[in-house]
Amino acid sequence: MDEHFPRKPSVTVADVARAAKVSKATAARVLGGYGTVSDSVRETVLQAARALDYRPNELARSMTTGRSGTIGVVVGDIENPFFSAAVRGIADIARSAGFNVILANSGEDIEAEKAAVKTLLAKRVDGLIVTPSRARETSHLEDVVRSGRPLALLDRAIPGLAVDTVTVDDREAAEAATELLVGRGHRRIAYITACDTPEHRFRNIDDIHTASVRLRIEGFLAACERARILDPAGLIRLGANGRAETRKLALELLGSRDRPTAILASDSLIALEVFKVIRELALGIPEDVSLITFHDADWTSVTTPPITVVDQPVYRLGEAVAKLLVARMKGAAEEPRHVVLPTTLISRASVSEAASDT
Amino acid sequence: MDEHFPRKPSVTVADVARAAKVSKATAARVLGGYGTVSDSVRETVLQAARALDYRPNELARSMTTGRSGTIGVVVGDIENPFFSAAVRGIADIARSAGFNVILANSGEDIEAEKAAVKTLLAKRVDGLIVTPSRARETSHLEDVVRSGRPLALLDRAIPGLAVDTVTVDDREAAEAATELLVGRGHRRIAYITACDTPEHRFRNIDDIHTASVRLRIEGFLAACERARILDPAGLIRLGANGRAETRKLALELLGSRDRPTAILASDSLIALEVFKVIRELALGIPEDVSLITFHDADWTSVTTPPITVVDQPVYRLGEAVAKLLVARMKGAAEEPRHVVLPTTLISRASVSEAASDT
DNA sequence: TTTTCATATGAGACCGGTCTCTTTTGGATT
DNA sequence: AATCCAAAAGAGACCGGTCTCATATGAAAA
Repeated sequence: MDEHFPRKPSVTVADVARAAKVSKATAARVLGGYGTVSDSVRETVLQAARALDYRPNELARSMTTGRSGTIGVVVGDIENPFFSAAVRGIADIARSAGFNVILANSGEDIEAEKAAVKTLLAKRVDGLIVTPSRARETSHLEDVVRSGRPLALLDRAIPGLAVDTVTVDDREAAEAATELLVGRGHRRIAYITACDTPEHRFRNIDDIHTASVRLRIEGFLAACERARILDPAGLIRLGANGRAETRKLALELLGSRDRPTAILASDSLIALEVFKVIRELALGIPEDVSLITFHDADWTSVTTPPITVVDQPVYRLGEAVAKLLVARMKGAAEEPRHVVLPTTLISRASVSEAASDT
Repeated sequence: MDEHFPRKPSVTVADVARAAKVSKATAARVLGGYGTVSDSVRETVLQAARALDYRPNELARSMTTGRSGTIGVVVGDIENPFFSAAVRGIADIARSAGFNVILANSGEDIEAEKAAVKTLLAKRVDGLIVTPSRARETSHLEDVVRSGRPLALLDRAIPGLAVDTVTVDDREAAEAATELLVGRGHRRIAYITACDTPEHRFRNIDDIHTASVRLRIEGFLAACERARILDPAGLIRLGANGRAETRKLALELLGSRDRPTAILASDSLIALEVFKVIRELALGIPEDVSLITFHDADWTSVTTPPITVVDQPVYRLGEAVAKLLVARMKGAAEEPRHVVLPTTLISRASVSEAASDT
């Protein structure tokens, strides 16, 4: 039934050696580009290799050398332009440093993340970049550290874990964005974010286990409290994972009697859905609802009105984390670093004075 | 200086065997999940493995079994939402079939593509999915076929190459889009596409070596000619690789005295740039310029006006190609298939009657 | 009790490279 | 011509699994 017909046996160094009438060791030296060989022999071997169409088996090489020349990357969702830009940054740096990238999607699911890390480790990647979906369940990441393989975290720090990390200044960014809204007189500000608490209701900041999400909420709350806004937490909405969920949340939020006058979206996918719902309800931006989103996705400047955003240097985030990892793989032994890249608030036209009828 | 301190030696089957006081072969049988072992011994071995924190070395396993459990994917640009959606489709299917994905970016550069294919082959991926950037330079792909490794092409067919392929009906799609414009009275229609001819000028259809690009241009020209439009090829613009280049082309095109009354963009990234330029020049869509783009990127429905698009089933494209590949890897021996997925023209509001002053 | 045969275990080759250690080679030195 | 030594080549172990083949075990059959 399921018979796998045998692969045509590939040409090995031994074959080449035989053809070139030299020892396996010598052929290996030429083909592997190490040790010392005379020019004449080198030429003979290369010729034989070409004639036989020899292709090195990177697997075998990896097994003896211990390094595989690959770095594993585990992200939440490649379809999210945030991650695809970051991955591009990682891939570019990786390539120029001579590494390949194995990509795995966790779908923000902790079990999938654990499985991915496990197989990546089994594949003996030389280093690992992870966007941890939970800051609490970190046993698999601690395993990585214990195994001695370099690990770097992207976009989300984990307090107890001493590894290289690159994030943005989430707290400050959220604070600044919120302050902008507060400054324009808004007092009913909603914050919509993807997250994973069992019940999608925001109860307590300690229920939030994703570092970036938590920091942003803290920033949001801090700014609100400074403005003496009552119960700002009441307008925090978790669970905007995927279009449908986001849509539902937005409809609910905007359909209510005392709907918020401003919305802060935690990524461009969420913002897009919110934007659509606002339109659908025949509300105006910014007259009826002001909107700010994290991540300056390419389309945010072409909508009417263009959207005010918290610009995260996404590509550079990927570059930075890859650079840290590469340095670590080369044997850098200093203390793990936590790089925090700054965000910029780009003011466009989606924010206006809050209607004064409150 | 650059001393790589030795990896802490990992726990092997032999170590586990010793600890469990059984032979290496028996331990391997338990750990590898093959052959036949008694329950009592199995338990002993598993316990020992747990105690030692044994982790299988997938590399070693791959070397003897010949399969690595990975599929290699070479795409033009992960940052392009077209590809990231397709990759997501691939990754999902791959995962559910038990495969990992190694991702490589070619940047639409044929040399990078060749290099990527080569290293992927060296890493002994079990199968390969490629978005070939040139339909003419295919030596590296023929190599793959010759090596006996399953190969599947995504989005772009290669005439002479008998391998599984998944594309959309590019020709018909371009024709339909063009006809829509023609039907509204447009006679100066520009087609902007990313491509790679040495001089970015369109001379002859035979200079176009990327299958999808070529088919679309053929469709475009066919529709134009049927409408007896003079020199439609004169408004074809190649070389829209990257924002800057696209912007330049768009500015040039729209700044000219007899600017086109309609533009057809070959992907959403190009369309976005064109959209921005149109705005910048204070022109109106669709009063001054009508716009249609390939790929229903998520933002195309939220601009003002929303954009008429050729909707390609991108995620399903990825799914389909991955499915074909998986089937092939399982040993399917039938003739290679070329699956053509249908596109849909989604009419929104970016197309209107051509100004009659022509 | 002896034979039989499936099941369980062990010994060791093998995959395709790298790498250490030994032996050979040949030009420079005396 | 004899000596020396670095460069070049060879022999074979090794990485960590899988897998074949031989052997041991034990319950059922004769």
